Amino acid sequence: MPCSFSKQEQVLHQFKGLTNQISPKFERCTGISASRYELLSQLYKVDEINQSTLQKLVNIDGAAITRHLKQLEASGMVIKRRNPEDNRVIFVSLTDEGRERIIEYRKENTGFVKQMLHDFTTEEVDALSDMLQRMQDNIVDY
Amino acid sequence: MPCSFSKQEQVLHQFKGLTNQISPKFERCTGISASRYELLSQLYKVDEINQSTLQKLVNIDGAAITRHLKQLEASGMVIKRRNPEDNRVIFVSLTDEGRERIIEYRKENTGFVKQMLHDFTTEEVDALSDMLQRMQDNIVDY
DNA sequence: GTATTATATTTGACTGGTCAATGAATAGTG
DNA sequence: CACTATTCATTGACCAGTCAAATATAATAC
Repeated sequence: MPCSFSKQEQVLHQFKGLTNQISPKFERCTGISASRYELLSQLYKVDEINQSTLQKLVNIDGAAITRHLKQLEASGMVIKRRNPEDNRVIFVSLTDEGRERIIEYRKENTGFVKQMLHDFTTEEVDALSDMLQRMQDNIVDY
Repeated sequence: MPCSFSKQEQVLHQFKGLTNQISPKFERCTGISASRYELLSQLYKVDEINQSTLQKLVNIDGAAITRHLKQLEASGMVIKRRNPEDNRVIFVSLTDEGRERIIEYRKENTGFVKQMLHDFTTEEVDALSDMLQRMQDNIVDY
């Protein structure tokens, strides 16, 4: 075995492999992409939110947000309006329709996640969540 | 708290956020994309390998493999040749140049991974690897 | 009050993944 | 032997992310 992966490298490999698998499966199962689901989910929790803080919450590039919202608006699930006090910022909120649809999506989502973690104890889920957070912190400003 | 994320859902969220961050950072640090690195890394371990088994090893779509290899071939790091006994399959191998370059990349890679997991004990890395594998198994045929 | 700087969003170019359709070669079956 | 299946690789269309540049508005500093 001239040049095998270290265990650490292997983790990275598994990581990549897993996320590549998750995205399309999630979408097939739930009928919505994981990113869109997150956007809607965040919007569900609040009344109205400006786009940049929404972006920070879901942790993807602003350009992607713009495009997602455009689609979601076209499909009648969200509305955007400018902040009258600061015309740079855009307020985003769910429509009633969006608010109903997200509930359906949530059911599918829960099913998917449960399946993925079905043999995990709550301690394991906690530990996993903790480790993911630490990894994130470790590379945040690299 | 009308509709908060469950812990399980949160894991999925963290997961997605983390991989989105990893890819560009990995590439900035190492000078090569994670997928290309993996391809080269797998090729390093063997003498020659056919494309489809390489694809299974790195766990990404065949179409993506075709395109990566095209690039890697153009940059002189790999060679392809048809299997004379079965003209459908393509054998891939590293060039001498590729074999040298991967060694450099490996150094950068190791640094990156070490940083990402710098506060993890070996037990934690093992546990993480184990959990990732289980998640993968849980959704493999969904 | 104008000039500069900073912030929010958008747009365009690029990369990398998916799926579905195609082409080419082999394998299997009557 | 011909006909159908399969298999491997490629291609095209699409989606989702990145970065960098452009735009528009607001805030700050002379």
